[in-house]
Amino acid sequence: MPMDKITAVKGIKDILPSETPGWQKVETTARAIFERFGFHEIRVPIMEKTALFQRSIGEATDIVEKEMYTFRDRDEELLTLRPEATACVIRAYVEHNLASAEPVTKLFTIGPMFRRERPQKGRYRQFHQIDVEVFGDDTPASDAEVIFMLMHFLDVAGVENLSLEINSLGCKDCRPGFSRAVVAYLGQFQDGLCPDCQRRLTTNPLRVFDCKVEACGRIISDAPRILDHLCPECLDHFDRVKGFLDDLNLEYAVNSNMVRGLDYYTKTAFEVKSGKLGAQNSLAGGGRYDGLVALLGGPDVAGVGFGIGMERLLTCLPDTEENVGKTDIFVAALGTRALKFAFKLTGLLRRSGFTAATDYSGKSLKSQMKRADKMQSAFTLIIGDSEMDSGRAVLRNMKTKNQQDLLLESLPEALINILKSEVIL
RNA sequence: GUGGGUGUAGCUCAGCUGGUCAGAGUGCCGGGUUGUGGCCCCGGAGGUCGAGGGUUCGAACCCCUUCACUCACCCCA
Repeated sequence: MPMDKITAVKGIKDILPSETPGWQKVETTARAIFERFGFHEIRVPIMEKTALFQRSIGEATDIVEKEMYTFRDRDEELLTLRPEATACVIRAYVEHNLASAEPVTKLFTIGPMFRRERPQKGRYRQFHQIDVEVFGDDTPASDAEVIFMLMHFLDVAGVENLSLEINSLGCKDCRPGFSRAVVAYLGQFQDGLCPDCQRRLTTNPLRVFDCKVEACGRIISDAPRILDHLCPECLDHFDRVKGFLDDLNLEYAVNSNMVRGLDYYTKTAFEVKSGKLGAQNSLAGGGRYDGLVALLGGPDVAGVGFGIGMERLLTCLPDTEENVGKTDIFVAALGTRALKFAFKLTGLLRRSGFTAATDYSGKSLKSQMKRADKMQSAFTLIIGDSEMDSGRAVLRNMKTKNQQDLLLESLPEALINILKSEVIL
């Protein structure tokens, strides 16, 4: 009787061989483009002390309240699987004093994040992000540069039909005032709000802005707007960011209802959406977080960054036929002596840099030819015990069907020469 | 955490109002060529119809329970 299958954890998926080429391609272009903008890769652990996220993301956020994978280590210390990367990167940045090495530090990291939410399209409990952070630059130009890099990357990666939305969330000076104004306004219409929003009124009033309930939407449309409450500095910053985006000919929409979920964002916030994604239509989001580094015990330097959801990005890519790794040559062996010969020859060809395959199962030639065909082999070398005796093997060009005899004694050299000239074409 | 949808062969799915309903396509293996692939033809392996219980002479189909997956809400990448 079969044992029960042990399955993967809910919301956590395997990335199968048929999918890895897409992932690798995205990662490779990210690395190439980010380096071009002066960013360097940092790799940080996926586990951190729980306090790091409590302090950075905010105690009252959903992530910290109910979505983190937190457990007690054997020595009683509370650890958490990272729900996002920014806090981790800042921790490393502070811990290793990266600030003192250069005035502006540009970093990126790629890897898995963990959030215990109910899975749905574009949302998983383990998901992967490409995460970018700039420390030590508080200028509007750096906001715009980061946004430009994001859009350029998505473009090169091949994502189509994107929309960029930006907003300003104000700073510690102007946001509290705005927040009070919103609460006061919404208080008047409390009974008209959906139950969720009534709850948000006390927990996180700004979140009412991106409620999708129609009734709430009408109320919100006349609510105070953050952009009217910005302090002179924030307003100026926002205007200049927009100016730089215009200079780069980037299209964007100002969405004054956009609120970011994490507590630490200040000033510029942005989001990239795609219609291909279903309900979870945001494939990248980010913003400025001046003050966060200091909050985590580092120097008081500014920060901007963004995260890209890899799974979401990949579903936005047009379907490309995965070209499975092609095989340069398949060695079809028949008979014991030939098999031994094929084993050595295949090893030698691989050592010379070719993709060589063979089959040790002793199947019929027909069946081996089928395998060679499946592998899209450019050539097949046929060698049986009769060839071993005659001292010649048969090389078949799978596309042209041309066959030629090759002397066994000079076989490796002859094959390498043929493969070198043919395979490159 | 809350709601809807779906669970039949490795994969994609048919299966009418309970009565040859255990199927198709594809993939896999083999044969048609004693040692030559793709196309075509033929054959084969593979499923306790998600699991458990109930109704019935009889259940893939009806009822209950449960699990899984999925979409949506919440929230976010």
